[in-house]
Amino acid sequence: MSRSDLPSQTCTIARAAAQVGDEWTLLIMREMFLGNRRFDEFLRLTSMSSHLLSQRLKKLEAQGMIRREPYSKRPPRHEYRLTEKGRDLWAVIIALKQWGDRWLCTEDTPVQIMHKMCGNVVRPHMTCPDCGERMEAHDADVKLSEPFEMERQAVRRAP
Amino acid sequence: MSRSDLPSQTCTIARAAAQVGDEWTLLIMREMFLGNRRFDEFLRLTSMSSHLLSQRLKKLEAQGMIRREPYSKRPPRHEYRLTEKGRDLWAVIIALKQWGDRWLCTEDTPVQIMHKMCGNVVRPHMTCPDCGERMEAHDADVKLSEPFEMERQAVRRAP
DNA sequence: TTAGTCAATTCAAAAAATGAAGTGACCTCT
DNA sequence: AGAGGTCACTTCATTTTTTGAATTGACTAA
Repeated sequence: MSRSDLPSQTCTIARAAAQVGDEWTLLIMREMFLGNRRFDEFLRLTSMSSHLLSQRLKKLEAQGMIRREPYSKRPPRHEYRLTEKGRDLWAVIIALKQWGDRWLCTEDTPVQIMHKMCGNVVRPHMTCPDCGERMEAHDADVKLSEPFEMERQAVRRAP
Repeated sequence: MSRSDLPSQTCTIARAAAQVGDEWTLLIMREMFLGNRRFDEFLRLTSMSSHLLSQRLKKLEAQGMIRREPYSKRPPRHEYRLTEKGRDLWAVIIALKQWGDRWLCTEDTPVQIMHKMCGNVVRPHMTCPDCGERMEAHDADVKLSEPFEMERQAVRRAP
């Protein structure tokens, strides 16, 4: 299977990985959450090639993660803004940041998150919405839906 | 900048993206969290090429995300297990799954998460550890550390 | 003895990323 | 009016990575 087949998988992690699971897309989303909106800002702050940036922005727009908004008619200029779908990726970026801060950071964490509501600098984490307790890998059991289970067993069983 | 320079960036999101920000690594981690441990299981369940799988497992091992453990002496066989660093990536995978379930899923979610402690099927989310409220993009302000801010302003300012 | 399992490695072709240079519509400055 | 600059790209040649098929080698089971 090649990367181009990922979007048609049943698994939503595979589909999500196909949309945002690459280094440069994650860096663009980081800059979006830091409030940047313009081509040249992304270019400067991520140091990626303009070719690649152009491609990734097109892809993100086609996926409905961002939209182009004109901010000047003459000269024609526009900027990129997050859609709701794009904004909703925040949890992923923050989870990645917490993990990076814990396992890959030697000094002070370069970006701090402040919770507007309570005013504190915080490290958000995953919790169970029912009982409110923190959740990590060992707190969870997983159950596959029946069609998904069948599909997984069938892979490569064919002659 | 090329991908190989990402690990030396100050930003922990860039570093994290360099370690786990690619499609195939995310799929391998998915299978690990589903309890799979062996080369041929990964091969079958992710449908990736054995060449790529081999490379990615080496990379993950070098990064300390997984370790090889022998489970049979004759014939010599081993399996891959998550280290603490690898297990800690759970929040990232789950955040990605929730996002995929919300934005890319047409039918029932293929994988359900059950919280062992309370016994309920849940959709974990990000919360503020101080006040316990759910956190999303609009609930947060970010602050860059001074060295990081300086570094960002300096990029491409040189002659 | 033959077939099969497991965990890979090798190789050639195809696809993607990189980096430098170029484009075109517009602007400001003198 | 002309020179130089900005913004948002595109083009192109080179390098790197991915893909898919075939092969390897140590072993086991029938």
